[in-house]
Amino acid sequence: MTILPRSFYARDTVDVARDLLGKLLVRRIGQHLISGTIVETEAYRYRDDQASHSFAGLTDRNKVMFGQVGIAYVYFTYGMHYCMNVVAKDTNFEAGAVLLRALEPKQGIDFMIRQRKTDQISNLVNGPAKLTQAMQITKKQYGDDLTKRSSLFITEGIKVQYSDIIARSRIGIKKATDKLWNFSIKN
DNA sequence: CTGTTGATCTGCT
DNA sequence: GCAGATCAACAGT
Repeated sequence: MTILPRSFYARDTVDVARDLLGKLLVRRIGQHLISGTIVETEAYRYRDDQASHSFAGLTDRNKVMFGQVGIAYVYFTYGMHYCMNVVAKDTNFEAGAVLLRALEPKQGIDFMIRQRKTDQISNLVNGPAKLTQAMQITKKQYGDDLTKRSSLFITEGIKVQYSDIIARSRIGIKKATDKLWNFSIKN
């Protein structure tokens, strides 16, 4: 499977979020290969987006959002959860990232079950903190290059028709709820 | 330094 | 439907 090139992420954050649907998130841990199809994403931009971590400017936590595209931005929240983003923006923006919210399990399902301590497939990776737990993604993956075939990367996947994509308001935020930047694949 | 809030999930009611 | 887990950023003292 072909890895998505850097240029894929060097476009408008909102377009990248929509185009990531159907792509395959791949994690390699030793002998294990774990992967899942991306079925829900959210775009977080910059000064035009009050809900974005980068809205208030550069900090130690969000600094990779201001750097090279195609890089993993992992952050810790609510005292116990990690969430994973991919840095993506066009040249008009200094910062931006796409939050990976949900997958459809593909390979390494037994590994996910062990990580998540549940055997319900439907409950394995259907949330942003669930997929990081299932794939053992933590701050160690902060700054990882997703365009290299290493321990964490994203490849081509299935083709998704525009008519199968739903755009909603983003989940769990109180600001900028007018922006329909949550994207998911219709069932 | 202190208090509050948050791009969440789970388990209990 | 709600409490609890409990860290990082930020605003306020």
